[in-house]
Amino acid sequence: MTREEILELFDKRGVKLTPQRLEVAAILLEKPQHLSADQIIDRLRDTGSKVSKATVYNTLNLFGEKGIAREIKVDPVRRIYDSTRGHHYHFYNVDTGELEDIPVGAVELGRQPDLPEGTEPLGVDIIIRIKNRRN
Amino acid sequence: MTREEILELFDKRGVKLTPQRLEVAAILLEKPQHLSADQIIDRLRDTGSKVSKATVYNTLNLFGEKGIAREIKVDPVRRIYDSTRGHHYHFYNVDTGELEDIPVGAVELGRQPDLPEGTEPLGVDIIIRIKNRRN
DNA sequence: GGCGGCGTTAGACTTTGTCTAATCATCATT
DNA sequence: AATGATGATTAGACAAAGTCTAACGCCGCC
Ligand SMILES: [Mn+2]
Ligand SMILES: [Mn+2]
Ligand SMILES: [Zn+2]
Ligand SMILES: [Zn+2]
Repeated sequence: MTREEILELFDKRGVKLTPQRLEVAAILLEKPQHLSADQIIDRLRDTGSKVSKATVYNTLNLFGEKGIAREIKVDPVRRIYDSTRGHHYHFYNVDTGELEDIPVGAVELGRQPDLPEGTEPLGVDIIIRIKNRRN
Repeated sequence: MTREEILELFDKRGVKLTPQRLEVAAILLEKPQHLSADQIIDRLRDTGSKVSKATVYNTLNLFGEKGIAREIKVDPVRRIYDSTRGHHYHFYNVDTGELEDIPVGAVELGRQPDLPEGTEPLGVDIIIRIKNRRN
């Protein structure tokens, strides 16, 4: 994602532009990927950036709320942020910890169950757990 | 689940019986439910039990590995253990934090995507996020 | 009775993320 | 230009969940 596209996305989602938010977005939204807050901080440090830990967490929470990135719940010890915003599912390799995207079209989700009384749907998360085949 | 059934399950899954493990199992496996480690510790304390925090965590990890309970990844701040062992999916109410079981039959999972090279499947987790309808 | 192997335990410790209070930046008003 | 309001950023304290360590208990076996 280019700088221009990021600015456009911020604007469309009502996120005020700041240098720090742009730095975080430039790393996370660079390409389709799944990163933890800590990985993002490491990469910021690698590029010499001084954005604080608090701001990185604030920013990632904001990105999650505003739909600029997606928070994936797959590892109980850390939150993973997904730069791919469109609807999709995931493979989760328990051996490597890697996440891989599954396009919506690749899964056929037929019948959906009735929702509990007085609730409305927010979304469906599908995680297919896999492991390396030991030959 | 009765005490007898628990002993049988321990035996079948190769889990050595100890008083502490039985206490934890008696609480978690009593009925279909979703509990955090902290909730289990609270209930143990309520019944006057002195099982240590370390043993509760050890035991829940063991139960997870041995298939005596299922670990649900839905809330990044705490692990949830599910007493229902059979294959099923979940509603997750983001307003209340409640989990509700979805029987396998209620979801039609048609086409499954091709797995990444050199991997084999472990299982499919489906979480349907819902929220309370504000009228 | 002594030994070996687990399981349990208290409490220290680690990791992830949040909070607080101070500072900074931006913008509008005078 | 100064003032003030508002919101973002920051360092570091803090909180919460879970793991680790080292000591101790228990039990079966020699
Ligand atoms: Mn790091
Ligand atoms: Mn509690
Ligand atoms: Zn993804
Ligand atoms: Zn369940």
